[in-house]
Amino acid sequence: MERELLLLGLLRQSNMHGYQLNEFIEQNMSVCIDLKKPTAYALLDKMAQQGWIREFQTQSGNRPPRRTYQITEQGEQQFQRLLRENLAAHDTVRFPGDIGVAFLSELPAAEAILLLKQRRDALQTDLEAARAVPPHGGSLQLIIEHRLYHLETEIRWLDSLIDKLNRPSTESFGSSQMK
Amino acid sequence: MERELLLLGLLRQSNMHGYQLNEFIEQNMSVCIDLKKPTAYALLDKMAQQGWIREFQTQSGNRPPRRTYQITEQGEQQFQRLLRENLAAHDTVRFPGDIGVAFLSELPAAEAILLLKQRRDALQTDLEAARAVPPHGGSLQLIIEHRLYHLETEIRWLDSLIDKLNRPSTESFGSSQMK
DNA sequence: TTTTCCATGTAACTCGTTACATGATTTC
DNA sequence: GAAATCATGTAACGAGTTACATGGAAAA
Repeated sequence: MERELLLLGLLRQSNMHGYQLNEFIEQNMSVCIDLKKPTAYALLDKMAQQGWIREFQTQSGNRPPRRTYQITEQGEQQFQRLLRENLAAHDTVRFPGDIGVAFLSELPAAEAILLLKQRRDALQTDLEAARAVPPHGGSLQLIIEHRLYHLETEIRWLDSLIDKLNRPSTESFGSSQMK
Repeated sequence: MERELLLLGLLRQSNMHGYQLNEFIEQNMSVCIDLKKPTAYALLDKMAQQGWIREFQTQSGNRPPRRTYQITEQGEQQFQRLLRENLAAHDTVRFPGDIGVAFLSELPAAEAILLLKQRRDALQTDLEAARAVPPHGGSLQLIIEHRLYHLETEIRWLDSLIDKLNRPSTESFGSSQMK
């Protein structure tokens, strides 16, 4: 439901048509959500059918008419509900990269270290990109900080893992058992 | 491709039938992956068609025959490839909960704090559950540590956010702009 | 004997993505 | 007149989930 929440939240600030919404999300929200155009259009349709938003044609100049959306009273209530739901809950995050880690012992330590260093580089690149984002006003700044927090932790964890592989003194975790 | 990697990795250790694989994953890997039965069966079918694994009937007692799978030479090569790919890459994590944060300023501060504290409680519960997991041997331990690392960071970030809301001294980030 | 566990699936559905289609308008 | 950008979609597909169907075997 984050997608609906996002669209409602944006339409609450001002009426917009699909293209505007897509552009805004791409340019400003890409840090935290990846919402493609067809998905957005489909969602707007669905929400209009549910009565959360209403649609009307707008003409500007001699351009073809655009579908502009406006949040309804019902939509406002949904926004309030979804916002509270989203803020109060915590969604478990899964790391696909952990599967590889589960089979780390199947590789010679030297190669494992090499591969993890590649992962580290990728992370570092992401981190620098996040650091380079010019400071946004308002809540967006919070989200960028969240990202920094997270990426820094990931790097620290990876480093500790690489470290462990470098000195397998205390009984290298072998192919012993995964049970 | 993590799912394929996981199944191949398990079949590498011993031949198994679908039910065994599902059980093992549920009991031991639920921390890092959520693979439902129908998905696993479908994946096994697909991999058998691709020649990564081969299937044969096994009979035990007077039970109905089971489809037991064995990794092939080709499957072993895929495993090696997928493992390296997985270890070297880093997948960007998205936090659906950030969308709510983006609209935090739409709520009275007191309520925002209350909701975030609920989120904190949920996180804390997860963290304690992760801490309570009895130490596993081998690589599984690494994944549990990863989870701990991550959850602890999330809590710290949330705390810093709640803190910020508690003292809006330095110009509370208003509904100013999200642009 | 009824419930639980073993064992394998199918069918329908949801959600989201990619690739494609269309056409008008502004800019070079 | 060509290219970019504005604007809206559709169609096909893919991945994964839920709910359901089936049936034998073991345990209560």
